[in-house]
Amino acid sequence: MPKTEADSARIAALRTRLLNWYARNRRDLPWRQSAAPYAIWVSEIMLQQTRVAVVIERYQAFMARFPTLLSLALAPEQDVLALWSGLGYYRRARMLHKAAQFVAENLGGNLPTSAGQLRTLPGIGVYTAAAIASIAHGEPVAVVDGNVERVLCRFAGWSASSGKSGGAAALRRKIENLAAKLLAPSRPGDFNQAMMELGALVCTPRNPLCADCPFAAECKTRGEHKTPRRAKMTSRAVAYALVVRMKPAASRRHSICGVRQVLLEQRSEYQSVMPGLWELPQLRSAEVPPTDLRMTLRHAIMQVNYYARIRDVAENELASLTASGGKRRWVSLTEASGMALTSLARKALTRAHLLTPPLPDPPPKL
DNA sequence: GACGCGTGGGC
DNA sequence: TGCCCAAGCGT
Repeated sequence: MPKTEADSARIAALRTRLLNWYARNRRDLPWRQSAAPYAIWVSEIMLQQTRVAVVIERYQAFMARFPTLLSLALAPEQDVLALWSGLGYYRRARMLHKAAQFVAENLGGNLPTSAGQLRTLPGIGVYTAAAIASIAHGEPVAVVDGNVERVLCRFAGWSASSGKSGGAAALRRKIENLAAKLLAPSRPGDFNQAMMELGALVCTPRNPLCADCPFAAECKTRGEHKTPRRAKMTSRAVAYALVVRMKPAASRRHSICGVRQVLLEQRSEYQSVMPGLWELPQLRSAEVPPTDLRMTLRHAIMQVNYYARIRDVAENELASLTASGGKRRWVSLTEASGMALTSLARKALTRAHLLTPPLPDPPPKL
């Protein structure tokens, strides 16, 4: 089918409608206030498989602590993980850190500008390379993330099982081709963000707001979209030791009581899940006598619901109740709150009133 | 190409 | 309240 002038005009109209919609509806997100490639990079890594609402607070804290690529490159990995604590997918933080060090040492501290070169850095895949290159440098390359995929599949009437010509890979190519065709070559960064914003705000997975969609008139499906079923959750019981002691004051003269400390254990650097993060020492048995049971809490990790029991343990019981485990440290509660804790550990310490929550509770809803 | 990797929020 | 995620990447 030859490309006609009518096609070109139709595409131009779609671009204009999308960009106008974006100008009116774009959210004022922290990373949209900076044009620095480093800032865009950090935001894109944090946003991988993570909700915007969660990222907002964490992004600002991270940028306050590591305002430049060099400051990130020079920081100890534990500091980077501490700022990532609670965000999940901790490999992202390690790869971001590694990439920053590589850029600082080998590229004079300058992040590559083209998508092709960005792609070679750890943690930067096809999507992230295109996002940074288009948003920070205006390279005319289209992004395809989950939002864009959903928007374009609905728009074109494609479903995962559609067409005899191939499976997921063929569909993926069709989506990439369509995204590239629609891309506004003069404003690739705005266009890409507009497509993703449309997916996030209007063309949502469930209950899309087609009445507000700039593409509605040309959309094949008006919101129809099938997604594959997820695997079922499984459950598992675990138990952890809450061991608290009073560290004697350094000088009796200056302090009557000492500092309260808690025992933490570091997960191995080689574990696949949450390597290098700190948690409460795990107990050999998930069974806890009621008298020692401090609390129970549920914590979902991937497809597993962990029913965790937190047991009050005295120092002299520790050896018999816990496996030898990894590196352990007594830390003050103040220090613990700033460490790379797993979310389960932070949740347990917070609920035991040993830590204060990172942010005050929001005001109650009316 | 399929799988492993986390989490808090929304419905 | 239990389920479903959300701006992917590396292996």
